[in-house]
Amino acid sequence: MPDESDTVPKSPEAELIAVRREKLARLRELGVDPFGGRFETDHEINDLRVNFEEGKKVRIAGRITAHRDMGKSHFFDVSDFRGRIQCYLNAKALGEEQIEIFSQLDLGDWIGIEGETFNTKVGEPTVKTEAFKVLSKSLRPMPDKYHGLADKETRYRQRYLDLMSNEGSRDIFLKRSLMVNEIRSFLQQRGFIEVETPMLQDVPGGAAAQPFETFHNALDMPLYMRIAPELFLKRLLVGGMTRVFELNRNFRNEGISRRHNPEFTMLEAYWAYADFEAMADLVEEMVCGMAEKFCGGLEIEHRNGAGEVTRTINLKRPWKRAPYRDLIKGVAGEDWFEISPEERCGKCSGLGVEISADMEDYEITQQVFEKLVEEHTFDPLYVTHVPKELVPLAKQNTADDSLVDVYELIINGQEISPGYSELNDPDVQRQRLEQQAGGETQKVDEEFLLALEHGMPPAGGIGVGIDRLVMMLTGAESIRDVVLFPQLKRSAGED
RNA sequence: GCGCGGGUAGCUCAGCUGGUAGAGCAGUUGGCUUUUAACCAAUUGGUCCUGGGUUCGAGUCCCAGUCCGCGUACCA
Repeated sequence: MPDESDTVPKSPEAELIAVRREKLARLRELGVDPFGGRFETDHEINDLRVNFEEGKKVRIAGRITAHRDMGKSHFFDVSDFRGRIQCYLNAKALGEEQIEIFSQLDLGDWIGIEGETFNTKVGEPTVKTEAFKVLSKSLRPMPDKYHGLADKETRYRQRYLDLMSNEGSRDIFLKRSLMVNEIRSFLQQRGFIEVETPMLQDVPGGAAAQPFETFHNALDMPLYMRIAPELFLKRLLVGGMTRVFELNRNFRNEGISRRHNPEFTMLEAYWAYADFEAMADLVEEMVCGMAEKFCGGLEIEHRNGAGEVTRTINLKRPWKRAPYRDLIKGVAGEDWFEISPEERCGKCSGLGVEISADMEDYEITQQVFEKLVEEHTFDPLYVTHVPKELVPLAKQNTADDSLVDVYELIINGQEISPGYSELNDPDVQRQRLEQQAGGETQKVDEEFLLALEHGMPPAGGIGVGIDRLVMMLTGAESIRDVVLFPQLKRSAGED
């Protein structure tokens, strides 16, 4: 093997890597496997630190994330996803050979420690190392030990670097996992069963977004990634699953933004014999339970990078419920629905709402709603009595058939959850879908309509955007901060 | 898609009206037996995103591209 160090001019990064590779080779010379193997631990790092007792024999493992070398004494931090603990190592106690091995270790290396717990002079819970095992050598340097990793692009592309160096990021993803567990157990306790329905669909339905298209070779047919599971979950209502939910990914081939990732996580739940108001109560109870469990109460503070509170969301119950038309009148004038469509168009510029020429009348009103109500609503608001054009899969209101029996829950300036009294009349459903499909390219899902003809019980249904819910509860400003691997453009150098 | 802002050492960041690149951390060497952003001393380290242009001279100015961010559009 040629000696690269003499022939190839090295980049500074390559030099850092070369130093670590030399240590890797040295470990092997010393008879140590730098990539370890089984190591039995009896304590989780964070548990050990939180429930700390002195004088206990423990076996722990983690990544070395700090090293304070005092000559004969070493202090170093061992960390994992949930926490860190300080370890102490005394050169004399360990012996020369072990110190030689230890000195081949760097920040970022994984290590197993066997030792005894004690408190230092300043009261830091610490494990006194009696023996250690190299578990994995890291060949590349870690991000800055104090500032962590700040570069957004690297944080998203190499999330592991973000997770190993930024506590705030670890906290969000740990909470997200616990929150999803909480949602599942909340629903399961209430008799809902979790199912999985197709993500590859012949007719992408249940929403009006652009789907991703793919192709099945053996069947020789195009398939679509689902944009919503709704039409399959309703087939299960027909089949007799009277309380059912699915919590998984949807895919929409639309723009990417602070609030949109092409694949995102959605909860959909259907409850036979209930209606949209029962579903609103259910969501309210679920979200408040999560806030109390994970956010320390019903007041959620969002902070900026400097730690200043930028927004406080008050989830105190009962959440406000208001009809769509009343909200519009509140921002656009009491006469909004009396004046002509042309006058409504004219009024928009005065309200600072941009509209385009090809918008239908109801779309103009919807635009007013989104810009003047939705984006300014941070505390929970259930918007009810929505125009039927916006929601083709919900039951019409018995008193006014231009409206549907739905809510749209707004929190944090975004739609977090819609809830319907589900439309179960197959003839009306066909009519509503065909009207809708008129201007759109969407196909009507005949298999779904066939299922409805077999009888779907009346039911309440909800969708909850999990990413947005986690954003609201953790104060994350971007969906990319709550999705582990957000979609990014291929970077230069990749194929 | 469009508009605005950004890309400087492995990481976090400075770099003035254009004058030839700087700190802290990490690394390396030495010192230190209770430190914790350990400390002290010394030291290595640069395709200033890429490609053109203007200029005696470009990290800095101009143009194009690229990736990231924010806004906007699309997303019943």
